[in-house]
Amino acid sequence: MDLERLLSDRLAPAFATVAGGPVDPLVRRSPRADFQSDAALALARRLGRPPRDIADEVLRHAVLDDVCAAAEVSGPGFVNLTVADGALVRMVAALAGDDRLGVPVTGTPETVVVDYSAPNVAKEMHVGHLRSTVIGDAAVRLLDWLGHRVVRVNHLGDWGTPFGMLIEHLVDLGEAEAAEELSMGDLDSFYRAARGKFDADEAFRERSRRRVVALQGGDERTRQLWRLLVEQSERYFLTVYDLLDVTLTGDDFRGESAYDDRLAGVVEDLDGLGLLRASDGAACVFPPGFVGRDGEPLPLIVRKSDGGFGYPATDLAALRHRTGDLGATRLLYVVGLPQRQHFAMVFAVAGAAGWLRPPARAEHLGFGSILGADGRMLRSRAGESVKLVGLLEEAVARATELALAKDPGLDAGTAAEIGRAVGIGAIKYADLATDRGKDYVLDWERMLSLDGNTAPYLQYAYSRIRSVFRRAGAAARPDAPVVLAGPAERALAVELLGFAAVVAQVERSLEFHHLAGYLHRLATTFSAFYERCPVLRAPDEVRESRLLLADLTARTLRQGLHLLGIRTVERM
RNA sequence: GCGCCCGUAGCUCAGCGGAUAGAGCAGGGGACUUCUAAUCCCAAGGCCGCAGGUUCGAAUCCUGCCGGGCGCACCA
Repeated sequence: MDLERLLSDRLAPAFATVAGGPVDPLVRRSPRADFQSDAALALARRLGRPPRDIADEVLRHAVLDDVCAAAEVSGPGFVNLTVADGALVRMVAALAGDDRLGVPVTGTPETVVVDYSAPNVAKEMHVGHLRSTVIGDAAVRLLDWLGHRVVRVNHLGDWGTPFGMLIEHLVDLGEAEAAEELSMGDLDSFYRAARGKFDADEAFRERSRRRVVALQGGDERTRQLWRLLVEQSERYFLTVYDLLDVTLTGDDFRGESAYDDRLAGVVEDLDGLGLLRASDGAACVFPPGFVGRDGEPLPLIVRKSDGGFGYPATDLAALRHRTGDLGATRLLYVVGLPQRQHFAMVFAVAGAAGWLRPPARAEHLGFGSILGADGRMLRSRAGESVKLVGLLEEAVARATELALAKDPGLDAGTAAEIGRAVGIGAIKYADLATDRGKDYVLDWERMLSLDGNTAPYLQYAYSRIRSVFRRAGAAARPDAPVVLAGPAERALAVELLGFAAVVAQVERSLEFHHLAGYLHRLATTFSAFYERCPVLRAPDEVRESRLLLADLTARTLRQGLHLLGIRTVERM
């Protein structure tokens, strides 16, 4: 049911015969036919033959009669493939009966750990957490749907020196008062107040230092206060996740503190492996190939000169836990691009230590920044980072307003539901629809527009289809004969058959903009179909077929959006 | 200083060794007694930052330069 794959599988043996070894036929969509294969061009040099000859010979060997209406060599040596309508009909019929829309469950399931979101206790979530959370959650949804065992890890910032001052501030406020403030979600003012005292008050500073020691020493009372901070913060984060509609739960929190008792072991074992070197009093590993400002080898500092452990030690302990205890073979770190070098070093050290060895591998899914209209990092008027909930609430409010403007008769509940699906969807889609490595500009007008490559456009296409079915008063018959009466229907069929290939690609690359681009293409292809092919007014046979195509489109849009973490609505 | 990333239509972005570089938005022209026009159709829009090189073929690979961002030992 994966058209691209089918054609590729048919051409591959022919290429192998001609080339004398396995060759990827490089099948892709073509502006001149349905698909094209570019592999003959690349082979020309290796075989020392004109590419057109190679292509000709491949076509003589390839068995394509039952799937292609035309297969011809074109230009310097492209193979242009036009799929036979009969084949399209067969495949679409098969799709219609498949809950998974042609996407198979993976044949090679593995345990994948996705490390994402990672807010800091007693600190507000800001836009910087948005991308990690949205991208990570999309990865979780996709890999889970494909049948992998996915472990979400919310690597909470719940440990370290700031907790001295935070706990002391908590003590000053009184537990009840502090819990109240934190549960209101006013994390920033709590943090700022603590910070303010720390900066201004020597006595407070001293108390804070002692408190850090007590915390790390396991003092019972201090641990209790610390737990309170963590729990209140977690409770708040969960409300944000709920609004953002991500799948993270309370069970997924696994903060830095969880690795505290393994840090010494990490250092010991690195030492035992002979990887450790003392430098300026710190215990370091110098992975080859990393050079610092001064041109000297750059260390990964696993134990600071004061005896404390830094985050590299935590990251190594966590990695070890993931490959060792959890048995993960794919580790994903959804963390901003500035930390690229850090992760490269951690992975290098883990590899050298034998904690990360094939088939296990780690990937840093880095991402760029969210920019304001001025093209600079998004900041509030006061120059502070923008509070995430504020952004989300604004999105929902704007979307609700738009829904009501379009249909003033909407009841409040429906308007709220649409506003939420569309507003949150718009934010997530804007994030996932561009290459995650690049920065992007947050532009309300654009992302909430019903035109263009936006969530609302896709949601609208979906709701239009649902509207057709409401009027039809019946669901599509999945066994209805498929009739491709015109070019718009044919184009839609081809597009529908492309879902599996895109999903397979994104499984590897985790570049969700390819999935977003596919869904947008599907929606525009559907819109053209919708415009030209009346469904309900069509003669019975055509009507049944068109209902089936519409239903498949709706299911594909819904599933695709669901994988991106975006809801669909029945009407909007 | 070294390293990494980015410069593609007026704007936002795809494409990252193959045919005449694609979308969307905005701007121009058209289509509503509608299966939701929050839509669709048509036309227009480009020395792919600059200069060399490799190649039958470069937006794509290599080198240098220009412009922007980020990182480079005890904060995460």
